[in-house]
Amino acid sequence: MQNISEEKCKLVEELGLNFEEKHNLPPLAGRIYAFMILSNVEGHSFEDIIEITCASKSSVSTNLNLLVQLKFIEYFTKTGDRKRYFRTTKNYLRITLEEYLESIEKELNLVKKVNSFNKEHNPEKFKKNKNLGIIFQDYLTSQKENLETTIQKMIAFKNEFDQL
Amino acid sequence: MQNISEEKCKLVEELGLNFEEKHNLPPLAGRIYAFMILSNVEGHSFEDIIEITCASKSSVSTNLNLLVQLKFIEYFTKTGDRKRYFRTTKNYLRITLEEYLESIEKELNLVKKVNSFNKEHNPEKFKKNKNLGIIFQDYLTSQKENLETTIQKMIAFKNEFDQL
DNA sequence: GTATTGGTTCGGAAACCACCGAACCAATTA
DNA sequence: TAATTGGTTCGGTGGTTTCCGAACCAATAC
Repeated sequence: MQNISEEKCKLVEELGLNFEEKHNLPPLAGRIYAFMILSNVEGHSFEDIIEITCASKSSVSTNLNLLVQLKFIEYFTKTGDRKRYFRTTKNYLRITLEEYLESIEKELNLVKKVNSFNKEHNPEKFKKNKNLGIIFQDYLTSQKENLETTIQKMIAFKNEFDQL
Repeated sequence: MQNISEEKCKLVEELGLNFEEKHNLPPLAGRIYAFMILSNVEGHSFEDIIEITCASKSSVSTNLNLLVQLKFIEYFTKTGDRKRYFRTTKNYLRITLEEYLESIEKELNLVKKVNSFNKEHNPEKFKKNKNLGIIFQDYLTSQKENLETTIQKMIAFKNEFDQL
């Protein structure tokens, strides 16, 4: 990563790692995305990204296409220029939240299943831990609601400024 | 998985997969843990688990020890019996929540870092997305608070019944 | 036509991981 | 003493992931 401040470089690594695990991305994809989040420029060319990440053409190609496919980034072109320019999609925060929502819903569902299974098959155990199970279920429900209202807020903000 | 109902078997797979990804456990560990969550019996022997999971001694050994080390499960012994008996720790739900809390705190920290980085280095971009950034930060803060109060509730419940 | 540019695709190398079986060890039983 | 039981450790194997370089392709430039 030449030509980038030490600080930015470090933050790219840290943030990249985070994307990697939260969204299940390959390391390089995480770093590319992190770099873009932290960048001012509106469009990064394929070459830019090769240089910045010190990765091979093929790897960059693969990972850029992956990020596009997952709608983390998008590309645009300039007339009279064959290059593609990449930028983060405007709604990446909402995508993140929607992913979280899906994950929470899945877990909530599973917890309900487990609770009802234990209620039926292991009644003693269920009674003993009933309150805990309910607390946990309430927790998930509350997280879910918070997510939903946040997503609504973001959509409202988008409608206001049409720039989400 | 002999001697186990179809229903339980399916739920073990599903729940095991969930533990696998949420807690970063090897598949076998996830399944062992899931099986214990869904079980009435107070202690499962090493042999039981081999039979139930259809895995090798060595794999079961490794994964049981892993689960013990991570405090998902614990073991006890019976006098005049060399075997070890395994059961879920009473506070597994709290452990789960505390893991989530740690993860949220890490992410919140990162988001703050990113926001302040962009505020300083990419002021235009920051202004444009300021509200979104704040909404997201608020969301994380709220999730964190919800987690904290839930953990408190669980601790209160534990104190009341001393069975967490 | 040929050369260059921008990017994709393919085959393989290196690293990692989960799991297994065999050998092993330590405690008990005979 | 030898045999059994309960469990651990080690070496290796199959499978997966990530990345690379080389070959390739399509569009433009000369």
